[in-house]
Amino acid sequence: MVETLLEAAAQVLETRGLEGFNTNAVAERAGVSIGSLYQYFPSKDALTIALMERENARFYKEALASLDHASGSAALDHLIRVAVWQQFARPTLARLLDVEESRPQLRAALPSTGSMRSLLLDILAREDSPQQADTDVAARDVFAMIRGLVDAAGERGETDTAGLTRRVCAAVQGYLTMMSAATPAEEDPHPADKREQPARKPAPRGPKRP
Amino acid sequence: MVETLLEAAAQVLETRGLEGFNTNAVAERAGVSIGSLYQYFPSKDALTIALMERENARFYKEALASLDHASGSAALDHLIRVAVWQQFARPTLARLLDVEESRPQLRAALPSTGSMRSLLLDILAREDSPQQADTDVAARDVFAMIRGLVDAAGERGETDTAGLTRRVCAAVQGYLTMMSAATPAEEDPHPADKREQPARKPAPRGPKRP
Amino acid sequence: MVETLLEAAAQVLETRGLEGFNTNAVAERAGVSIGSLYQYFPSKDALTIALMERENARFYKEALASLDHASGSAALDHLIRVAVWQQFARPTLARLLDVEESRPQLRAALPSTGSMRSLLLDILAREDSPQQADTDVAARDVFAMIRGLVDAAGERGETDTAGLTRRVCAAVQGYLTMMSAATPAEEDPHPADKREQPARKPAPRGPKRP
Amino acid sequence: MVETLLEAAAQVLETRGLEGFNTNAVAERAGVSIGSLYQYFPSKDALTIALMERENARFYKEALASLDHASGSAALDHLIRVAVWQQFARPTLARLLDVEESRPQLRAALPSTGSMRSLLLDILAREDSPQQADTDVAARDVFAMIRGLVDAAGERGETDTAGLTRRVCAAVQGYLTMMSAATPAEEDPHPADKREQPARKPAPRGPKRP
DNA sequence: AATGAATGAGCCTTCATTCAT
DNA sequence: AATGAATGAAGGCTCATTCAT
Repeated sequence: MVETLLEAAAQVLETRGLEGFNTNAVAERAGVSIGSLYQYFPSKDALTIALMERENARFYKEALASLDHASGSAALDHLIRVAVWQQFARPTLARLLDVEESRPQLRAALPSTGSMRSLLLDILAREDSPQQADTDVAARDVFAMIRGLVDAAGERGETDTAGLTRRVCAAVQGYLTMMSAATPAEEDPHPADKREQPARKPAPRGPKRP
Repeated sequence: MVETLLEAAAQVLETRGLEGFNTNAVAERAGVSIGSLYQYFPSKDALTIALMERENARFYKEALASLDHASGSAALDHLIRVAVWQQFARPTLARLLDVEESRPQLRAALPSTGSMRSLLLDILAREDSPQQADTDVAARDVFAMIRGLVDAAGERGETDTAGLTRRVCAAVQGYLTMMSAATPAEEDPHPADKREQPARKPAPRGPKRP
Repeated sequence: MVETLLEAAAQVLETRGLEGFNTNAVAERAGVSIGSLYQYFPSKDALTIALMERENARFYKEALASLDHASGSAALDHLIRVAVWQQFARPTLARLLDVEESRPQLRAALPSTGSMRSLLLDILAREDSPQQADTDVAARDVFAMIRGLVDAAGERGETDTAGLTRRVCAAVQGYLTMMSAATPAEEDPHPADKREQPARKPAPRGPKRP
Repeated sequence: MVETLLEAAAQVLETRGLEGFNTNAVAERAGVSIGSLYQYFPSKDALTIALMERENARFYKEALASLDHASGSAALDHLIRVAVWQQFARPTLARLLDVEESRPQLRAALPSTGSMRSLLLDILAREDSPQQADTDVAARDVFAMIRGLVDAAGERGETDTAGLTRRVCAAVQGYLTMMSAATPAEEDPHPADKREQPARKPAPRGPKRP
């Protein structure tokens, strides 16, 4: 029943959007009474949160496997592929849940563990990944980029998963490379020159450390 | 009065979020009656759209100057700086307007010209920018990345504008470089070996160290 | 100015109906400010009443001439012709004003003199008209019939004035004849037989007194 | 509940008139919440239409029996009696519904079948009814006369049903007779001289005494 | 457990009327 | 006198939530 309701909620969100997402519609779509819905979820927010968790778990399960890769880049690659795939499986749903997720009330109730970011942190911390000055920030940024790119793609109805995956990989690796190149000099007393370069001539060679 | 109402709308959006954004609240915050609001905006949507246009115009005015730069990278740099600055001026507002913008009804009424994307297209088409296979897609992607990164930063209350600007630049340039390298290298004097792979087969090697 | 406003009110009523009949629309149509409207009419009702009086006066002026006819039937004929003509000049307006007229607040403020009914009373009281048991009731009934017939015609967009006039005359004369035939026997102890006739065979001969 | 709401709507219409007829008032009068009203009627118009249909059905049920009469005049008599009785049962309600019925939006949603006019058409088409040149027009006219007479009676608070019925019968029969006489007398054994005139030149002579 | 009728706060919008300029 | 911006009561309608059955 819980599953029925969650799937109904997902479908309502997909077909009627945020505006049409109300408990009556969900119950109707699920083919149960509104009373039953409230027997399983104490409030609309609880339902929304449960849906987010379901989608997140679905993703996390696949994404966990990325840790099995030996190399950091392969792991990252895997993670991106899963993220894109997941967002593409139900693009509208993913995007709308992202929007809902920004509501303070929901954020508060949402577990911050088991998320993509924790995996990212793990991968970025590996020795063979482009070293970042602040892994935490990098993880957040990478996550934000992926989400931004894939949501935008979903929003305009893109269907070429392979192409999108390639672009997202490019973005992530580009970012990590550039940041890696820029940051070794954290305590560098003359950051001026280093900072400029990437901007002027987008450092095709940066990624590697000599 | 129009300005008063728009500012009130902005503040309501910032302080009460999308849920608390209703015409009564806006009128109250503006210190005018609800009737007055409707004398200047025929509907709530019209008010929202006007607010979007105001924010966009504010940004566009600054962003236009980016075209004055001789080099593509400097122009891009400028554009990013403006985008970050704009989103940082009122992070919550910018983010919530982005969300609203995805509502079909609003999109339809929104002018597609004068947007950041048109500027991006212009800049990316320059000879000295990393050549892209599909400038249109690149413009969209860059836009999506910037939005994703800056919204996320705003969402978690980041305040270090300089740092964020640096990271966004890194992401954008990284993306463009990677994508440029991936296409049958048009002007790159050193298309090298490694640049090719990441594109076709998302970079198992790129970021790694030898 | 008063005239301008009244005509504007009439036109708004005609083009937008009862629902679209509001003071702002009237002022706009008149090309004056809403403030000016309220300088000449203390309230919307006052405006409506003034419009009714204008339309009624317009009609009454023409209808008065009917009293000049020597014979009652000619007078009645004239009156009907004027009534039909008047209602046909602006069918929608006439009908909507009739509707408004039924509002108690308006009725109270409306002068009952100078109306069609007073003329009717006058005519029906003549010796050569079919004698009615209760002239007052007859006048009301005739008025009600005319209004009912002409409003219905106006409502469905009839344009054949001549035909309608003929039918209204038939109705009025038929009614008066029948009532006249039925009523001489007001104190008749056996009204049974008399009452039946008209019903069974609509008394073509009743009208006249032998 | 539907019945409760319809009755409440009827009472609000009767006691507060068209102006006071709003959904909140209806719900309050029915002793239910506004939400309940909207659970049974999707809109105010739907409620109004349902009320019209209820009143019409109430009338139609009784009126149908008029077709059982052998003679056309008896049938017509019956129909008129029912119409008068119905309008008298709730004069204000009947009149206000008539007014509402003229709103295009309601007309469109109202079934045109099962109405008084269809019965009238049936009766007027009978052989023993006064033959009409255009039965359709006659039916409309008769309907309009009845409505006009009875509404006016209701409006001024008349209570003498019997008297009103008699007068309405007189009007209808008078009309039909006159109109029948006016057309190239189809079956009238005594088309006579006088019958012709009234139609062509509205009856200067008919009602008069020699 | 399931149902779904009932609730009512709250939202968007209209429009008659006022009043400072 | 004329203007029209400002007012705010009121109306139609939605939807999260409750509760008796």
